[in-house]
Amino acid sequence: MSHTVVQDKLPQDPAAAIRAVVARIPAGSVASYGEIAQRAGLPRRARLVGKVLRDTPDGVRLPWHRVLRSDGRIAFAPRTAPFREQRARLIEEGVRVLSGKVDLARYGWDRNLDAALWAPPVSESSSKRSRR
DNA sequence: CAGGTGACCTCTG
DNA sequence: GCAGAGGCCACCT
Repeated sequence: MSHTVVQDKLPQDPAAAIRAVVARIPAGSVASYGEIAQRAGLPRRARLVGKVLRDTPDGVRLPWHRVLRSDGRIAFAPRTAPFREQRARLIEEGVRVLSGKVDLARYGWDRNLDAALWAPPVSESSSKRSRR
């Protein structure tokens, strides 16, 4: 045994990076495939995200259900088993799913960050809401 | 090694 | 809102 250079592991496991990002999606929030790819340092590789999730065997705890298409729709075809499972999991987390679609403006991961930054004094300029 | 595939994305009409 | 078209890129046949 003297020929191997032992460079088995890739310096940047794309799959590992993707799974790491997916694992960080906060419960009750969602993110798009493209967003995951970007956060994993793999711009334009949204399809790879899909493949990684697909290849991820059952038993591996990973919040794959928090990953949606860029428009907030569940990637699976409606009425299929995986579609229903994803929808159920989301609803279980308090995420509203209407017609297989999630409101990204409300549940998006980015949105969460934004919300944190907004850190609003919560006061409506317009007295639309009759406070008090 | 060429062509097909896909848990995608974006732009047009 | 729906339908097409092109682009994208790692994998699989």
